Amino acid sequence: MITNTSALRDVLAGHGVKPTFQRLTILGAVMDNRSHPTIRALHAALVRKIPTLSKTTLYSTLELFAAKGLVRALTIDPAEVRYDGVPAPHHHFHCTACRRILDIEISCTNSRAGEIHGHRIDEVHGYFKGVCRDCRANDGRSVASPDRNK
Amino acid sequence: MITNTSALRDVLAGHGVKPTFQRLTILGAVMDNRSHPTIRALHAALVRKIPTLSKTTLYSTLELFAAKGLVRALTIDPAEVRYDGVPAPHHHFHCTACRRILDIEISCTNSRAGEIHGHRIDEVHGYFKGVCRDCRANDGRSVASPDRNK
DNA sequence: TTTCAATTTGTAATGATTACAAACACAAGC
DNA sequence: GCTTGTGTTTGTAATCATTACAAATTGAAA
Ligand SMILES: [Mn+2]
Ligand SMILES: [Mn+2]
Ligand SMILES: [Zn+2]
Ligand SMILES: [Zn+2]
Repeated sequence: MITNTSALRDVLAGHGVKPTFQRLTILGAVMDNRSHPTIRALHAALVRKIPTLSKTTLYSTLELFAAKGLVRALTIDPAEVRYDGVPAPHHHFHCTACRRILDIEISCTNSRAGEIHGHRIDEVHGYFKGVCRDCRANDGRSVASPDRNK
Repeated sequence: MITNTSALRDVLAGHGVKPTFQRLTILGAVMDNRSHPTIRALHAALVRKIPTLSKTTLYSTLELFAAKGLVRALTIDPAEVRYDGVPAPHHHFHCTACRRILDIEISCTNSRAGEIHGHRIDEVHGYFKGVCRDCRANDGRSVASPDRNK
């Protein structure tokens, strides 16, 4: 676990969010998981720690976190929203073969928020779609399960 | 109507797609509609021209067009996929108040396709999320129906 | 202890998308 | 003309992520 409980408490407190057990656990899971997990994947991973955790709580909690800017919702894959525990703007690559979403580190002058043509910018999203390096090596066959965590 | 039937025929023929009446009509509708319409909006507009048109045909036809690169599917709004009749890469602005998707004309060095880190790039997507100029002037109240065409 | 609001949970809708098989169109060959 | 076959279109029925909603639970304040 990268993030410990007291650090998570500080993050929540710093955004005026009451640090319940569920919220601490969920935030820790999203921030530790680098695979941009779906609600489904998060729930499967979290029921081990919170057996009674409902999907409804996951939906409402992640919506709250996203509104507070703690996490970011990625709508890259039309089938399911995925969550990114790194709220700082960065690019992504979506592989249409294995359906993974990878971080891409490139500089982009358009990644600074602010304003454009009078429109207030709250979030900046940039991503590429294609076939990832691993899947290309496998001749287009998927190289990984899209649901695997960590 | 911007695009006439013979021009549409050429576009389809040029991509090896048989120019049926449905396909010609659907392609014309997507290319003429600048509002990045949903399947629902397209269907509502097209049943006037093709009373028997099924949603299934719309789904399969637009999937075909997107695969051929004639149109682009936008997954910006998590609720519904929207279609863009302009396949050339360009940026978008998604207003969370009126839910419109506006074209943004900015240059971006990352908009050229090709390859990155060994991943094959087929599509480049860039967009901003926030509150549009019109909605800001209206103090955050939505300024337009998200379904209006043209 | 009592109260009360916020949080969490389970269940039931909602609604876009997909699966599937029947109906249809149309060209090639007879 | 008719027959056949293939691709297209259509209607209906699942699928399944997301949302709506109200009851249950929590926890702090009075
Ligand atoms: Mn990321
Ligand atoms: Mn556009
Ligand atoms: Zn891949
Ligand atoms: Zn707006």
